[in-house]
Amino acid sequence: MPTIRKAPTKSSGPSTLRESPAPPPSPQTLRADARRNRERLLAAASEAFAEHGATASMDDVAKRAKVGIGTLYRHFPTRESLLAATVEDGLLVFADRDWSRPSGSSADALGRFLEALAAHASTYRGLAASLGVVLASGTPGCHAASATGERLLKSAQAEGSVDRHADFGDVVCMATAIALATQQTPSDPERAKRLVRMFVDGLRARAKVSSSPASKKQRERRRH
Amino acid sequence: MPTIRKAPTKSSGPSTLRESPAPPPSPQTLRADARRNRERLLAAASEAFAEHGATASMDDVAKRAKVGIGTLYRHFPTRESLLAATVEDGLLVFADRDWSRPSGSSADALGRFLEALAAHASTYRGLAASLGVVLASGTPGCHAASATGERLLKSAQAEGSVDRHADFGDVVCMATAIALATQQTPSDPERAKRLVRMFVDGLRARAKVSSSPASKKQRERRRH
DNA sequence: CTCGTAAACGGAGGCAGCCTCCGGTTGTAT
DNA sequence: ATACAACCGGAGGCTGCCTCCGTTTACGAG
Repeated sequence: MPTIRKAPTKSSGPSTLRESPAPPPSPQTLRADARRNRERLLAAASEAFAEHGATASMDDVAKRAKVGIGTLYRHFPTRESLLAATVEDGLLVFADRDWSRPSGSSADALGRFLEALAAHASTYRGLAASLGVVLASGTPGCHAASATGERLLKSAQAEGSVDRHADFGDVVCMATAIALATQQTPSDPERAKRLVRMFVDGLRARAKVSSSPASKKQRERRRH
Repeated sequence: MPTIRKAPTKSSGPSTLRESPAPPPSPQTLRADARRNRERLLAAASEAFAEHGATASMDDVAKRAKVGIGTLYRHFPTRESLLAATVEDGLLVFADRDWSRPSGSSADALGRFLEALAAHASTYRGLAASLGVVLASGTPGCHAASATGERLLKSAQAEGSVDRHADFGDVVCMATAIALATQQTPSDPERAKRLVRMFVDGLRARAKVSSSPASKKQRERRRH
């Protein structure tokens, strides 16, 4: 039932131009009942997403949590924010893992990270499609994971084992791309690994090339 | 009452068990009015997809074509079939293009093909997400494009400039994935090209490695 | 030209999901 | 005990999907 979902289209009628779309839901200073409901919602969401993929019905999530739909939207104004909160814990342990190995280059570590990230993006069917938005949602877990990845990339580049022109955005792109691609054709579960390895090999190959004087066109591509 | 999903269940009394869900709409033996409507639908769809992306409302398409919604669904039972028909022509010219160059290896040709395919998958915003389904829809254009790609890959592999373990599925996966990922973060329009290039470099690198005796771990990754 | 028939049309209607809004409820500080 | 801000909950309005079936129309035979 691959019903494609639509963007949240703000129609018109600017009754009250909300300049702050919403005060950030909250940290930990919630009233007791609110915190309780938040927990239930997260648990319910986790269940629903696991069962129906990232497009599970919001109403269903609220129902599972035995909570009004209004409550859900107050805690998590968008589907993405709910997704982000759901994977937050996973991201945190993810960021804290030690990716280096006694033997092996930094490029290898980056490869392992990339592979794990792609796997992580497949936690729920359809998660990958939102991973970009999720990672940009600015939760501690997202920051931590990004920081870790960036560190790995930088160090591999410093070591010279990875192309200096790649930026972390490319890596994230690639991870989500691979996750996306493989979950579209789940026939071959090895494909993800194969693709990751090819990508990392590509990074390596360019690392060698980039020290030759031939490539000068690519210098100006530095921004972000 | 958690009746969540309703299948399209024939209500009751299975008078005629439809084994073929629907006879394939038709080739060119349509009644005059039918053919006319088909054309209008395609034009309308093209417009709507261009404007709203691949998730444009079906009702809107019908309305633009000045045709009942029922007519739309008779001609194109699913959104994907409509998408496929919409890009059909493009795929045909795509398949017929000459990808080789006087100078340059077959791997280069494959790279150009891949890049173009990724670009093609971005014809409409959101097209890439369905490209897998679309390519599997079996229209002449899809067959032609697949055949062309497969030929390029095979010949690059025969020439030894590309890893023999990659299959065409990998290539399609990567093209759609790159298109998908990059259109999620359209900040850097150069990213798609960079990623494609890295991927092709990866294919090349493995081509070299695969003949050395050092890699034994990669041997068993032979299937399909 | 006239019919008869199958092919094609079209849109009402039922359903699901999204999200807002606001009257009612409840935790908590004093 | 009281007050009030924070929070709850779900009805309701809206959009989009897709089926079903009565009506219209093309077109081949006579």
